[in-house]
Amino acid sequence: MVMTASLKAQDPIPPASTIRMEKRPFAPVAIPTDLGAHGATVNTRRGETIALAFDGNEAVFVVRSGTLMLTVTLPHGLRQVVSLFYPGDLFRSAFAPSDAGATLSVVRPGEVLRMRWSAFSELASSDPETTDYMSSAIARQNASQAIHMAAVGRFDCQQRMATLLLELALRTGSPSSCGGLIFDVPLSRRDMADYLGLNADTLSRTMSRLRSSGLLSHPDRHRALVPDIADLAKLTPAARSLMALHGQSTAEMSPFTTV
Amino acid sequence: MVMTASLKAQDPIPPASTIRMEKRPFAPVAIPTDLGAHGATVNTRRGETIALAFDGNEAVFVVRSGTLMLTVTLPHGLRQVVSLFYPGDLFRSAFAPSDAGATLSVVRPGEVLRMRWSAFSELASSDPETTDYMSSAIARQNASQAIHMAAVGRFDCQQRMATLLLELALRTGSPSSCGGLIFDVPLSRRDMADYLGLNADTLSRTMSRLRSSGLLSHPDRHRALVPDIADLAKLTPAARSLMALHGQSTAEMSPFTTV
DNA sequence: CGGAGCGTTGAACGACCTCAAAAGGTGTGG
DNA sequence: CCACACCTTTTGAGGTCGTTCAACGCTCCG
Repeated sequence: MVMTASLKAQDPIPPASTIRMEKRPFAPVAIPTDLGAHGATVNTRRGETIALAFDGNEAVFVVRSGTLMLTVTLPHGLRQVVSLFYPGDLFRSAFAPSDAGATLSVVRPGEVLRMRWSAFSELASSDPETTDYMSSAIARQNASQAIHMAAVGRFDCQQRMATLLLELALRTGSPSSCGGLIFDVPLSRRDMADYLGLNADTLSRTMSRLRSSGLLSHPDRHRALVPDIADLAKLTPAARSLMALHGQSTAEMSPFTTV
Repeated sequence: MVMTASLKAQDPIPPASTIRMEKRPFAPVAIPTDLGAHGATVNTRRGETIALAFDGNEAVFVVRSGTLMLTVTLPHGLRQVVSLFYPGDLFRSAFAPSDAGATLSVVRPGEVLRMRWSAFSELASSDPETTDYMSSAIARQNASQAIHMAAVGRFDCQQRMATLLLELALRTGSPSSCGGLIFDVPLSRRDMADYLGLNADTLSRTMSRLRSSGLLSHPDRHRALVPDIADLAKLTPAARSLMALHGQSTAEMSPFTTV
């Protein structure tokens, strides 16, 4: 069966309605309860590196709480933080390129579920809930990665910074008592810079500028307070996309919570 | 069951042996033959835009031959080519972020298999071959994306250019009669620039420099000849990783070929 | 012929990087 | 509790690489 017709989409930027289908594609699917029984729960500590292999086997990691970071280090000391994994995210060790100095490490402590890929894929083939969870987690993460790609490839320093802050705020932020959103900034300047493809010095300067313009303040190290999230959103062209992706989820995702 | 111990990996850059497991993680899995019966084969034409939705439903695309391109366009005309899809690659419309002006378009004509996501996922749940194919394709593509991320985030202009050329050479190149590798360069300068997070002018200049240094020549528009691929590889820090990822596959992947 | 689109090239500018120095934080041992 | 070493962060001054803008050539097509 070969069909060439009716394939074209004239609109270079399809309206949102074309993309949103029966179900909202990015509606989070809860981590299946069963998964806990098949994998080991690991308490992660800040800064810790998590081995990608598990007894020499490929592994799967499901973030229950906290945040992980995938880093790649290429020759000449070129380091790139490829992606961040938040609660509900799934990572398979084969997602990391070999021969590229890939490391998975903890930026925010929490609980991670770990199991062999073989065990996970077997479970997925028998349990539709797990299959659904996996598909939707991977889809959401890929979409998120696309935005990140655009930010690193096309945004200027301030836009990238704003994008990261908005991402953190949307994912891990909670309303503060004095209005605004408060959230952890668990990454060091260097990690943030490597995530955004920037120099750490430049990033620090940009951060200072944001702080002095009142968009942001630091109640303490590793935390940030954004008085008005809308002001921050104005600074990044990716605001709408980020909201669409993870606007709704504010709470940590536990295996027993259906969001 | 909670275990905190034996989780750390001391080595920031784990040796290749840690990553390569029972099976080579990136060994290509052939496109299942069954897939052809469940989806429509679409002949794609250069420049054509492929609708992400299929009768209002989410869709899956499997590249049999040719090359596709996923582009994101954010406000202010910021355009980023997020990834390229080569034969054997799989794309699901939910991988594209909504509200981000995502388009899937054809850069190299060929055959694409298209079906509803619902149909595909149903097939995957009953046919292990399809499940395996999907998992491995997604893993390979994620790994590839990680390299791309590092290139855009950290490489200078020449390194990015060399990375793209090497990627194209490894994926679609064939030995030329006069020695060296010959391959299609189906992307326009602007598309290449948007893929690499560069300005088209800058890219053109860099290309000219590579050409005048004899690393590369253009037998005709949209084709490139690299006399010595090793020389090109020396220019990019991602050479080893790219080789590891898709060093072996030179031929187009057909649904009837087991590579 | 005229126009649109793509690719190339040059000159000038500016955003980000590099390098260096100082300030601030954290952890350890006395 | 302090002293010390060590690391991260900040900030400045200067340099660089990529961008911007504009002009020109080429090809395709009406």
